[in-house]
Amino acid sequence: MLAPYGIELSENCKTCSWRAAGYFCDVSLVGLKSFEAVKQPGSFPAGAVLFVEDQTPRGVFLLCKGLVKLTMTSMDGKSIILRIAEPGELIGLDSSLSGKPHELTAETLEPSQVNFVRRDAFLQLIHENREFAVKVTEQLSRDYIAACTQIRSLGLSRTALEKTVRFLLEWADKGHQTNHGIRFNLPLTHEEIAQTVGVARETVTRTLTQLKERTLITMKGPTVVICNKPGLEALVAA
Amino acid sequence: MLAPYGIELSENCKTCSWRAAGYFCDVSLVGLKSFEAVKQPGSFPAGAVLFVEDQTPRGVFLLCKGLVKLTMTSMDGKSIILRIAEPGELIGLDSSLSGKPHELTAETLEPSQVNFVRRDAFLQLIHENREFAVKVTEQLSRDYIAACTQIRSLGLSRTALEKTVRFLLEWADKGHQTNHGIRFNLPLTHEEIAQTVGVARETVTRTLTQLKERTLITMKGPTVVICNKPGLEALVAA
DNA sequence: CGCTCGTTTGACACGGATCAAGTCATGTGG
DNA sequence: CCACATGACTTGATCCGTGTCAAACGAGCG
Repeated sequence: MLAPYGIELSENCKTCSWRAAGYFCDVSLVGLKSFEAVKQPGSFPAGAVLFVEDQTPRGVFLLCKGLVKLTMTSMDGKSIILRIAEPGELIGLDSSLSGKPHELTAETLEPSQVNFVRRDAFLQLIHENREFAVKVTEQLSRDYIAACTQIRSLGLSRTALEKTVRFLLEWADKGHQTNHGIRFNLPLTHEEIAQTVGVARETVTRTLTQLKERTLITMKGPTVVICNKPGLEALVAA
Repeated sequence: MLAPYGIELSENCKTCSWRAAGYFCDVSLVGLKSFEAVKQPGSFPAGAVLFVEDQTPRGVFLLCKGLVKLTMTSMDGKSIILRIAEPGELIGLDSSLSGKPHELTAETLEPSQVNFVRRDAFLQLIHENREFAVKVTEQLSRDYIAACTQIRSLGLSRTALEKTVRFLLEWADKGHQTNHGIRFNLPLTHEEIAQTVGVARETVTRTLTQLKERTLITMKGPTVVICNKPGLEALVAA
């Protein structure tokens, strides 16, 4: 089945080819059945906003495919990226649990497919099924650890170089080895990288150029290849 | 009953005078009974280390009285303070849930009383009693939101003044109104404040001096009085 | 084709990290 | 009771990094 925006739409969770270990929907058949009863599949183009800061939570989004940018905004209009959520993650979880307004804004980076679950149905789901309750605490834990990692990066790295390299090494985990080095896709603009690591956009450009000159990395469009991982790691260990 | 270090030791949770709404131990009588069966009361002097980064989690600590500093350390020895945990909070929660090594180090700031629960007993407790499971997700949520707040502070405030003022305003919530302004206790050294907001120690001194000169705050020992809260807020809103 | 958006590069000023020196309070031992 | 050590705070001088402003280039797209 094909949805708008040219992405494949998987209606049936049971036969879904994306589902993998660790996904929220990676549960027993009986759990999956309750989940399918309340899920509302949907797809979004790149740049769609799932919810915004301070909004009352309507429910949670299970990201099936795509990438979602999670940001916070300050009063003066500047924003910071907390995390890029990946397929399998629950988005908007803690607000939906507590009922308090969203702390962050969620926006798709790519054409994405999600399953939306209304808050009341979601709360009932995790109340009735222990499998889901466990998944929820696991997700919360991951979110918390990711936040800690970013705090470490923001607080402990003094220079822009260090912050940027840390950022690259984190994304490198998501890439795969090739004979030229670790290759991965970085669907972010310099502006967005800057918002993630907490420096100015121009500084990101300068730093990346510098890394390219030292032949530690190469970039072509959105694909990045880390040629010399030990070299990069040396920059942050110092 | 009196324990070492000159603090009152409350052995019986049922009659504990510190227990209040929101505490992990603020549960029904039946829940309290299961909790009392597995808790291991203990008290620590100021500066005691409950656990350190990368250590395998032995269990969780319920902080009954006192303050606990939660820090992360970088390879070059510098450290950053994530949060000061307050009475009623569970410490070491997410590591104990996931079984992964501690992300942070926990150290008492004051003479403190805690109840320790071994990891296996704790997992069983929350598995068998839904009340505790709910408390756990609430605590995780709070931890996550606190982490987000710090990310916002580190990432969105450009100047050291802004960071410091944000820090003071957060602590002000814990203080109480007097006829001179909002008074609260700040049991942290300049060094520790610096580690929290992410600037150099000397900068903290300079910034606080500046705020005192502008008669926005006054300080005497560990007590701080915010004389002009709107004035402080204006500095971060700008 | 011309618009817009992202990137690249340069010049410059300023904030704050760092180094250094000195004060103050508290505690220790002779 | 005094000399000394220790730790936290204060203040000043210096310098590097990076934020900011400015200008120009390339790519994608209607």
